[in-house]
Amino acid sequence: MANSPELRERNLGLVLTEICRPAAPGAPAPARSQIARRTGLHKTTVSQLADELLAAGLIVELPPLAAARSGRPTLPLAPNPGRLAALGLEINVEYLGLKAIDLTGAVLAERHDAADQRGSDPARTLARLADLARDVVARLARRGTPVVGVGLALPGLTTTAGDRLALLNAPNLGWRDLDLRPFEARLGRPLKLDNEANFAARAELRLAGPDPAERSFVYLSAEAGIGGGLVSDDVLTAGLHGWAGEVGHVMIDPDGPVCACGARGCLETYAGRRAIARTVGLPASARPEAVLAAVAADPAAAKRFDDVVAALATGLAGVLNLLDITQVVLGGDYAVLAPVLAEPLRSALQRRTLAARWGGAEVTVRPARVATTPAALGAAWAVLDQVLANPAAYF
Amino acid sequence: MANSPELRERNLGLVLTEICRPAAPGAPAPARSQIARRTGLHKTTVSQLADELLAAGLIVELPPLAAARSGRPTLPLAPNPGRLAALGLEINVEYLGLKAIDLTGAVLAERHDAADQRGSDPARTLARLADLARDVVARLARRGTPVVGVGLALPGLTTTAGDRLALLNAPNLGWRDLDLRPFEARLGRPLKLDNEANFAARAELRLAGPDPAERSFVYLSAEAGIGGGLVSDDVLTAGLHGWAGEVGHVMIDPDGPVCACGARGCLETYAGRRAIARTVGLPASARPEAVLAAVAADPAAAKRFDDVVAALATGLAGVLNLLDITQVVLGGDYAVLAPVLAEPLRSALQRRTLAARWGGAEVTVRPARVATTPAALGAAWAVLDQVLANPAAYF
DNA sequence: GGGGATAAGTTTATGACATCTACAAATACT
DNA sequence: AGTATTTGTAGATGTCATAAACTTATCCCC
Repeated sequence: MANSPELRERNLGLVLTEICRPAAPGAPAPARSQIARRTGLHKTTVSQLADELLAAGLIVELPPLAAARSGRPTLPLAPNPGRLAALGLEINVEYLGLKAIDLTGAVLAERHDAADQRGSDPARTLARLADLARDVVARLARRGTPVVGVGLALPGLTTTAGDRLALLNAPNLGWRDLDLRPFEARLGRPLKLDNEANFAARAELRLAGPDPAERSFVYLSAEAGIGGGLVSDDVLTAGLHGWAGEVGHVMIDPDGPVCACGARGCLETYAGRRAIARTVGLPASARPEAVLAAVAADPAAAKRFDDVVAALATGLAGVLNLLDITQVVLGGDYAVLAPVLAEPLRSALQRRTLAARWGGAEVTVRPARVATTPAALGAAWAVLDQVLANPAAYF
Repeated sequence: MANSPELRERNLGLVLTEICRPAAPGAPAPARSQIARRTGLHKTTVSQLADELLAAGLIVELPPLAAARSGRPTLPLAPNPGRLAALGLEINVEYLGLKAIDLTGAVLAERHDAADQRGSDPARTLARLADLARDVVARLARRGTPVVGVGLALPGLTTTAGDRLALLNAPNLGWRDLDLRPFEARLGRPLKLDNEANFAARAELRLAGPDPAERSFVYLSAEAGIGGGLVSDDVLTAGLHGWAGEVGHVMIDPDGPVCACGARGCLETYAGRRAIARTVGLPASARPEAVLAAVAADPAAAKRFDDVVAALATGLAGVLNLLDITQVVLGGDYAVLAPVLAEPLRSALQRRTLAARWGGAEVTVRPARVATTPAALGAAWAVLDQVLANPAAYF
């Protein structure tokens, strides 16, 4: 942002972002004048930029809205549906997921391919995923919707340092050291890579309201392990290698059981899927729905489930205090368990959080708004965020 | 950064920041051409901006440097010493501190007023501090150096939400709900307010090298309690209320002793000043220097000190993993204990950190570079950062 | 039903800004 | 001494957001 073209790029992005922002329920699509007020840009500038976006087909002008007040009625602007799309892919322990969205956020295509990927052959799985992706890309192309980029969510540690694009380690898949440049080449489109929880957190952030407390949260994604994404004031914390948010290996008890990571008493050994099932008195392979049913029906199971809540509260209290955040979003298995998990966890955290004790803040614990393949959705949004940041690159 | 004047403001700040950046040892002050290369701005742009800064007296042109290579010799640019200053104030449990610095980073004035502030009368202490400050401001004014702003570091939770400027709670001082607007008015200059550890972390960040791993760290400040500042990729994490970094209340053991905060097993109850002294076998009021001597001399004390290291390692491993950071900076009492603390803590963290295990990263634990009143220094830098961000406001 | 009042959006002109091109200055190398 | 090389400056240029004036389209009220 040092010279005029970059200033233009930035402002063009600002205007498009404003047009693509999810409207508050009941609110009409924004018009030029409103965008000018919200961005601080002059209305002339907004008009110019909007003209450019209209000419490029990225946005459309809607029919004038019956004016509520006096004055000339507004011409609402909205993203052009189907003008371009982004593809989000997700490899999870139990399924392959795909979501394609356009700038309106509408889901243009969706795939959910249930299959246990534990110990699977990476080459086979990636080939299967590439087939799914190519099929969707071809369908969208026939409808005139180009796919401008692909995001891939993986349940493990990834790296994009230097010119690398690789999965380093996904213990729950049994995958290691997997170069993803060939996969990117096969798709023929730029590939964005990140952890499953980080992408899912992005998808949630997209739906968060304007309140700062709502735009800061810890996203928890429990499947085989516990993943996490940290969002602080609209920004996803990445860390040095992009591995921030690994809540699963916060220490709960120094004398606890040994974790797969080598340490003792990790949160994962108390509140991971298998641990929860065992604690409640079900076989370790029990699904979260079964756990929910047991806890809801059986008082003894409910009592044992308290230990899980306590462990989560212990781990999360530290996280919330450390980052001065007051919201926890439950994803993955935790979303399923939310009916029996959210409220007890909230009240425990309310007691243990410094911001609540000293600042009167309210702790919120809620299930994720995105229910299916959230990481795929977030991966697609990560691609579209690039479009929003520099629309002219996609004219 | 939406229009031309703001672009100018930004670029002017970029150039001044580059000129005020602490040079690598042995490196000469940067010339216009080098600034152009580093900022990406055109050399004519840099010349124009430098002229403005020269005219305003914020920078000076040094005598030409004997050229090492062929070509015209460079005219190094440097911040103008004494052109303006910022004042940093620190109220700590055991002393009042003051540091005044100019854009070169030179300390123009320094005060250290040892006095136990526990249970002191806030009004008296603030009056004393204001006297110190006014004396220094007057002295600097006589030398022609205006003080453009004041930063105040407090050992507790502060708030600047809305138009407030207040200390909410400083348990170790016994202070609560203290409005600082009157203090600001008495100084007659804008007051920046923050936690002691956050400001101290800023001072350390200022001295960090260019390596990203060096510019991300957890700053620990142990006095009566344990404060902390989180710096992730050059950015100090604030959190919703600005209270992020409270490492002292990370849970170490769910069955541990009850902490003053109400929870059980907080890090503070294992690695706070009193806890350390007691663990080592000294009276709870023992100073860290005495602890260091005991641990260095007495093998039994050293053995017991291992428990402190273990507690810190447990708490910090979670922090480092959560934020994907590999550096810990020891401040306050911990800086004193560094000779017996840094290495054992480092090796424990090296074993427990995911980035080290999976990514081959090296964990660093080192004492703070700033020894005396680090928070006062950081508070002063926080003020000067505003000058660097918008120099024209101080012409 | 006609004349403000009001707000949205456009047209034309303006001024600020970074950059580009060309050039002058000052040194090292041969 | 001459040439290459790098720094820094001067004047011209094109881009960009903005300002002022104007048009368009509604509501409100008499």
